Amino acid sequence: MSRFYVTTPIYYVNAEPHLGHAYTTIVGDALTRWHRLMGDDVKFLTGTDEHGQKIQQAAEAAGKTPQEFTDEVAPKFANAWDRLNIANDDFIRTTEPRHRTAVNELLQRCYDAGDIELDTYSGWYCVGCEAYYTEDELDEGHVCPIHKRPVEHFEEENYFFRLSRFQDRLLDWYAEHPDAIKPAHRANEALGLIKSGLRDFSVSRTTVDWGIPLPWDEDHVAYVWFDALTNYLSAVGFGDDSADYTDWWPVDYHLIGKDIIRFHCVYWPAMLMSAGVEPPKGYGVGGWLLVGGEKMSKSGGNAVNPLDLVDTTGVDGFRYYVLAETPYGSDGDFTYDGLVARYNADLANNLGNLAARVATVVGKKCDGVGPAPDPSSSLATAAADAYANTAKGWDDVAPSKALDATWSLIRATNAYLESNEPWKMEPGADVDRVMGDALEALRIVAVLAYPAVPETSQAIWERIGLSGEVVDQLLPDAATWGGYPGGLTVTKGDPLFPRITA
RNA sequence: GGCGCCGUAGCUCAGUUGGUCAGAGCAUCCGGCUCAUAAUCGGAAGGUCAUCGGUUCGAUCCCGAUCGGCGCUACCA
Repeated sequence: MSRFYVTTPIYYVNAEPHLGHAYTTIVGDALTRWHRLMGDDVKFLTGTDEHGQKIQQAAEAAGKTPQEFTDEVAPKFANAWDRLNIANDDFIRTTEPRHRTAVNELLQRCYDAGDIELDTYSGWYCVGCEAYYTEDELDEGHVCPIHKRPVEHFEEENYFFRLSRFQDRLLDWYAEHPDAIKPAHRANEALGLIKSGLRDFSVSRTTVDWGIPLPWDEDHVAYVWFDALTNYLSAVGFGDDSADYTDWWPVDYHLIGKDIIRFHCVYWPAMLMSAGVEPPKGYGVGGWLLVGGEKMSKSGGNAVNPLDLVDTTGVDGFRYYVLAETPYGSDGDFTYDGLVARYNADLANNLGNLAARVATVVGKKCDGVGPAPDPSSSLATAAADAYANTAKGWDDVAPSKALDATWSLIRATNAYLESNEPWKMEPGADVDRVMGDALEALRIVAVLAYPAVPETSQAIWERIGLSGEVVDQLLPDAATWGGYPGGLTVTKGDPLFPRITA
């Protein structure tokens, strides 16, 4: 049994969970569910980023301490993931003691390695961005181009991480691991960043209190890089003498958005190299889910609350849509019409209706008892192809391809029924053979579709009379033709995905 | 300015060493079926594979240019 460790970014708690957060988190959940079916020992981590000036200020504005403030917001993320049926194994918060332990350890190692040094930084600082700008990056009158508010001139002593020393080591590492970043075209972007030259970056602040003090200089608080990124190590016991973080490290995939490639694919591995820690094995870089063609933002007024949509399509309908609609790595455009169209076409018409028609015919022609499949059924090859391509899709961190492959078996089964017309046959061996095949296909579909639509898979599983849980199935055996035993009671039940007509 | 990407059926996109590569899904139209959530199955229509040149026996897939869309990055006075 191999281990498989996947992370999402930790989400900054200055905003409520929105569609963008949900997208990455659902991808991670589906990917890790697939690996559990493959028999891997899986750890899926998500969490919240809770330090920094913006949180401090938001807390003050709310008349709360930062800790009180984050204690109220962090559960909103955890609850949202519960609603979306996210099976994360851990939920890390950067305000936890275990995280402070790991940050201290990582900082100290880099400091001891001589890669963190004191220097002076001066420039125009935007509180909203928590970042410095050069003169020419600002709008007229020293105004932040993003927040459209005046920036402040600061000069402070900061500790700097000597990223500039790591260019060759990073290039060498990526040369030896050409498939580390998926999809491939995103890897070119990361390499471009490295080749274009690396500047040292500031890792501490003296102007902020809400954070983790540097272990060798309490006047400084760790800035976001060493704080937030380190969560991936905190959750596996880095810096904890009673644990061995290498049980899980290096991580298999950091799932990230395309906007944070630099920090995850350049800063982070360099920090780890400095500390003598293996860089991540891989990264899955997703695009943005745009709304109306524009990046979703609170201020833009187009933020979509994923939980509102669940009421329309169900949890599985929403999960399926975000996974299937957009090729991973590309930007997607979220639209309500698109959501409904895909729900109706793939879930109501294809999958849901298939389950319904099979149950009805079994009821009418087989006395409601599911027959066993034909070992040499023509559907068996469709099932084998579906499994192979579904597996490849998940291996490539390409959910839309994986699901398309799974759905190919659903389409093949609908066609199979059409060409055999069991509803025209008299009860007997011929009907049993056809319906056994259909039930077997449905069983395999339930397993293969499980990462995307876990509740539906379990429902199908039970309706065709199988006991136990889909989550406990093991691939590839569970997708091998012939697993449906026959002799089980098949029940129809309510439509799995009622068609949306509005 | 530099580096890179993209522009293939109405829509979203596949096409991984140039020779059945002109495809899939959705949408449309026609037909079949009636077990099923007016679902499903089959068929058709639809593209000079952005434009113009070049290499080649032959290019969507190689090279150059142009138009259009985009990403990252660097900025001189």
